[in-house]
Amino acid sequence: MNDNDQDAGRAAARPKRADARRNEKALLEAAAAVFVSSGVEAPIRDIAAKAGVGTATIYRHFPTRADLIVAVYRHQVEALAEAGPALLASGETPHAALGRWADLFVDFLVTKHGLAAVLQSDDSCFDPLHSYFLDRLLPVCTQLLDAAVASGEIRPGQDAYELMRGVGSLCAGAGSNLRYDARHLVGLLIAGLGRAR
Amino acid sequence: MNDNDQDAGRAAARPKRADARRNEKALLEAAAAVFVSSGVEAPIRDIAAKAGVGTATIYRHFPTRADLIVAVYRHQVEALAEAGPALLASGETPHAALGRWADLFVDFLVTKHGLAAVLQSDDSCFDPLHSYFLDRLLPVCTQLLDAAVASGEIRPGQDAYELMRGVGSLCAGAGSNLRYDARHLVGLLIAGLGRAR
DNA sequence: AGGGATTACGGGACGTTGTTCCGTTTAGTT
DNA sequence: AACTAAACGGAACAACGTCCCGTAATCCCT
Repeated sequence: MNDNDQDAGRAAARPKRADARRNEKALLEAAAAVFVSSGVEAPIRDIAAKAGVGTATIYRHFPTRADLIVAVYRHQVEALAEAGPALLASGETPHAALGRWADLFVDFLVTKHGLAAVLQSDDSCFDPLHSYFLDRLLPVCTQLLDAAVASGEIRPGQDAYELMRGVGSLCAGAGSNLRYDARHLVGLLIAGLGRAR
Repeated sequence: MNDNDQDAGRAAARPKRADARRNEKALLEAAAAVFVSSGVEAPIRDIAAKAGVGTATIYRHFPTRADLIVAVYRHQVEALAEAGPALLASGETPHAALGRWADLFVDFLVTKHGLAAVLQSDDSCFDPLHSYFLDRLLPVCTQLLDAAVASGEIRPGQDAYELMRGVGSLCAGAGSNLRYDARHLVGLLIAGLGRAR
């Protein structure tokens, strides 16, 4: 739950050195800042420079770029995962809850420059990112989808994985394009699931 | 119409040199082959090597990668553009015609490894590609959309540009993923345009 | 057909980025 | 204080896009 406790309760593993902990924190903060200004595909050197460390230090702490991205956004993804059941319990219809959850997902993705694009990439370098998002969010999406099917609002036979990828794809197309409203398109997609026609 | 006639009817412009024409043709064939095997983002050097020319020759004929891509796929895009009015005249409802046209668009994009992704990129290097697709296909999509609105099948106020970007985005997410069916998702998107609900 | 002007060519040079290696430094331990 | 192992920093290497410049081919004119 907490990602600051490197050693809590584990006597066997030696605690990380103080400078290592310091650098990891600096790296996370630098990465968060650089991701905002230059997107998640910013050059490794930029992040290292901002954190005041060498490039190799990044690789030591976060073997792949995906690991770094996961670490930076972990909290927000967790929040997204917890929002699913909450929306389902909020009294709306399941289909509406699914739509609201999709909107949260979209808002998260479009504000993280380039994240959606990277999420769609099939470069194996991003596998850890892929896995994390899937592990954490796919069950939530599945639950919402199942509920909407059970309530009779949408047709059965829809695949939650495919739906999530679809939403991710639509967000990836956003860029900084004024004439492209990812929320609107995702709304159409969710509406298209509906039983009506 | 024909892209082999460099000089037809234009006395002012001197015709291209024979070796230049030869290289341009070799380049187009090499690019088509490499795009199939390695995707549209294959290294310039690979294409040059396959065509048996130097790298600078590519830049001379096709200043940006986008120009090369456009040249390779021009015929298919033209066919796509012409299919729009044909579908509209085929007796189906306009909404159905729009769906059919979208399917053709999807089939085109998903069979061109990486093309959809590049189409969504906001890298200015791809501006010519962007412009070409838009110039050629946006009017067609607009016509289909307007017809569907006029027939009362879909809600007004939908933007054809946004819709096309959405379809492109959904195709870009395909990769070589077995659990992702771009056609299905695009179908949902088009269905979501419907007036029903 | 021959010569000169021009067009086009080829490949190497440069800058950027990801990734790895290795000598050096620093934190923790005794 | 000395020793050990973890961690560091930056240089080195590779891949790629892009551009430059000396060289070669083509075309036009006489």
